[in-house]
Amino acid sequence: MLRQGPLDRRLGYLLRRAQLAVFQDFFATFAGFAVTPAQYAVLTLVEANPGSSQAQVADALAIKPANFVGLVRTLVGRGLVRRAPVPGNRRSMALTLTDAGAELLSALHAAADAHEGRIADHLGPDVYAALLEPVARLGRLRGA
Amino acid sequence: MLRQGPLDRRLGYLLRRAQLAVFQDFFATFAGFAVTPAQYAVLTLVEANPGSSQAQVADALAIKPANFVGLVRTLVGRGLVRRAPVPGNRRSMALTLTDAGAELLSALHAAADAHEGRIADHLGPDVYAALLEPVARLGRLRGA
DNA sequence: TATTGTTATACTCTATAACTATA
DNA sequence: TATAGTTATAGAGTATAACAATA
Repeated sequence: MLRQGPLDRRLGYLLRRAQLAVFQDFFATFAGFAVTPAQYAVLTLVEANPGSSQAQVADALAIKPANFVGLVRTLVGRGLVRRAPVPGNRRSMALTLTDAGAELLSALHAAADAHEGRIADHLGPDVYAALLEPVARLGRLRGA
Repeated sequence: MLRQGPLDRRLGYLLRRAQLAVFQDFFATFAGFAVTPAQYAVLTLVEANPGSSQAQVADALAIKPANFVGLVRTLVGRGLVRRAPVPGNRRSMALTLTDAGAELLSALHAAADAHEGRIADHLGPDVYAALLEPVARLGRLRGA
């Protein structure tokens, strides 16, 4: 067991290790669904914002439009998401969930809740609850 | 501005966004040094554990030995780290900082402290201080 | 001119298999 | 047999440049 030195006071390092561990539990939880964290995020955002454009969803998730193309194509190919031209703006493609997509996502949300519950058990419910907001705030940090 | 739905209660998602933002500030801070987060972590661990083997350092950082080879080679090539055979075990390579490595790392620690200070300012010092331990605990979570 | 979506492409990170030399 | 380090390689994820269609 090596000493950590100042490394256990470096938030970026700790966040990287934390994200890796949490994603590992996510993968275990979602193994039966073959859905990645990115795909779950897209489905969730489309559900919350039906009819929003690819550019809007990609921007909200900080995914480059070029990289978003393949992601959407996969979800459309699996019959979970529908792409339709926006009336009045022939550049944009509006995204909505199909019935199959909405049904699957309902199961995914349940799995995600169980996943979050496991994390809350690990940290203690109070610590878990106190963690969400400041971590979300970190996401709004802008590099100097 | 799209609605987040349950996404703002998904710790894995929030951690990913947080890590991205914090690393962005790290890159801005360390731009003049051309040192990546991984390289900083290796240097810090070697400083805290001089003479430890490649396998020990790689394992402590959860880096696969195969991927650690290039990392060490870069640091040795820049004259920051020394690799020496371990007396009594001709398989292992012991890592230590060179004088140049120790000197550079001292400057890197100062830059990292400034980087952490900026994050503490962003969150408020109390929130920042309360964050380190639970995030470190998350890193010890094991996937189901 | 600017925006939306797209293709092509390159670069980094990470993962696995297979090898060597040592133990 | 198992361990330390290495090579080669494949797969993600992410970044930029350039383009067509549209605004």
